Amino acid sequence: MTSDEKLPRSRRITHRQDFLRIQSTGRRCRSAHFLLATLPRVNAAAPQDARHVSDTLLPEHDDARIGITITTKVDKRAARRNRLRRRIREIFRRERARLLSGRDLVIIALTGATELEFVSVEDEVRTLLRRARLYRRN
RNA sequence: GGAGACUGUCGGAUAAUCGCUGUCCCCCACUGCUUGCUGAAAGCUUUUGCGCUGCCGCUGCGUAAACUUGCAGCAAGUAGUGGGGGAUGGAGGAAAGUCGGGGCACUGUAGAGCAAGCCGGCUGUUAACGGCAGCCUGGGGUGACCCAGAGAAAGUGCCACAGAAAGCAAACCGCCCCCCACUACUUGCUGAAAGCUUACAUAGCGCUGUUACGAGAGCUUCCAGCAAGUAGUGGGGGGUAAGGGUGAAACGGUGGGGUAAGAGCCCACCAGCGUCUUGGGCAACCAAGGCGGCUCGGUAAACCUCGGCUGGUGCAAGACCGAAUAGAAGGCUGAAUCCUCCUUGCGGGGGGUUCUGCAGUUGCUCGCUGCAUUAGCCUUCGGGUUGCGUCGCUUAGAUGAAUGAUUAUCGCAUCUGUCCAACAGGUGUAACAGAACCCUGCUUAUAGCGGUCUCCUGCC
RNA sequence: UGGGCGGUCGCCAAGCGGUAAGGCAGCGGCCUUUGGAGCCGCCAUUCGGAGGUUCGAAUCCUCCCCGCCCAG
Repeated sequence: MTSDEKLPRSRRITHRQDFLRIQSTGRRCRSAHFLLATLPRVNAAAPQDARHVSDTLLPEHDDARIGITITTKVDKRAARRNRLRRRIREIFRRERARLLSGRDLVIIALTGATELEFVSVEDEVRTLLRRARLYRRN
């Protein structure tokens, strides 16, 4: 079981610098309640920029990574924000094996996203992934 | 049955799949460190051996090692990271708001006073509190119950508009008494004028003698003066707080006496205050009785007074490791005196006291601490670093931050099957909401399920 | 997470115990052929919400709601 559905910390983006880099230079795609930013991960492309990061933090594997941003502006209640983040993570966990490898994804929630049901979130995120052409060819 | 009051409890259960995360154990890979072994290399400061040197000693040189230094490989241990496997733990009643209290940590000063802030019936509870429990007093409610709580006779301030007056009590209107002036009325006296009568009797006025006239007397009317009284107006002096369309609030209430008018001025009852005694209660306070003065506005969530509590800052506290760097400018650095040591002495060293200067704390004062000499202290500016660092830290515990998705059964709620029960089927499985140092309260948000009690209505 | 500041008309705001100034905007009128300018008038169901203190609260007290700022 190599292409599993696990989502450990190495498949998540955990640094603010990565978030900012992906959001500013990556391709962006918008739907009603979410904003998706993607960037191919090139380990040796920018050695000067990523000197601190690439040495120690970049993983050995080539799988896609995800980062989720939900600010308090989206919803003031922490429980709602947590639930939405877990749901997005669950969707990515299931879809990851079918996605292109070597990509970093950042999903930013917009106002009203915390009011959605799980099925609606799933539809929207899948549509976004398809529009960003992140699925494998086969 | 309806309407309420108070209070308790709970925040679904079991099983399964995939996934997240803390700790522990095992395996693999990588990295660091330590130790040992092996290998090659370098060095002669130290130790030892050998050679230059027949023997001994010293020195020097060279060389070697089980000596030193770093390097490589292997093995073991240890730590970290990643992966795999196993075991075990993983959000709440409010985790929330961050409102109160405490622990804990630091702050060279945490010490005193003032200031500042908070609290405020009493007793208990507690580590502490503004919490809780019981009680006391006052107010609200038909009631179960609820709400409030030091001091307004220590002082200051404020009480808009209205109102005579808003707090010391007086002024104003009004009421009453006295005096003066004026006016009106009444009564009495005096005077003058006018009108009427003057009969009878009789010794009875003058004149005339036919009527009549005059004087006098009586009566009536009017005028004037004086006196007294009453009423009114104005002025002055005094008494009074009963009354005075207001206002949130107006100087005890009712009745009687009393008075020029009135008034606790006096009396009875009632309300209230102060004080004393007795009794009850740990206390707040309550009850009874006596005495007193006669009665005292509200506001302290205005200043304030009294009593109590609080030093400040807060885990981004703080401790440690690693990495990195570059400093510059400015300011301050005294006196007096005593003791002691060195010295012939000059002089120097050490210590103490007093004052002084600078710096330090929370606002101020005192006090305290450091420094007062050739190295320190302070201020300002500038430069560097900032790591998924470690600890603090947690029988949940991170540092982009762990609980999600789905299914089955039961439970619960609701709908349908003619009402109830049972049964069957459908739907939903929630709401408020997510720990970041911990504990304890309060407040706020929210789905149910009870318990006790009160009021109203109906039936038996 | 901790600390601090604020909320008054559509906008900017004064007032801080005695019943809410002012400016811009808006509406109506006058003026003008018309518009602008000018002049006059109107415009706060009560001051973010709810309780409390007080005779009386935008103001004082308590609890909530919302917004902003600072600290790695």
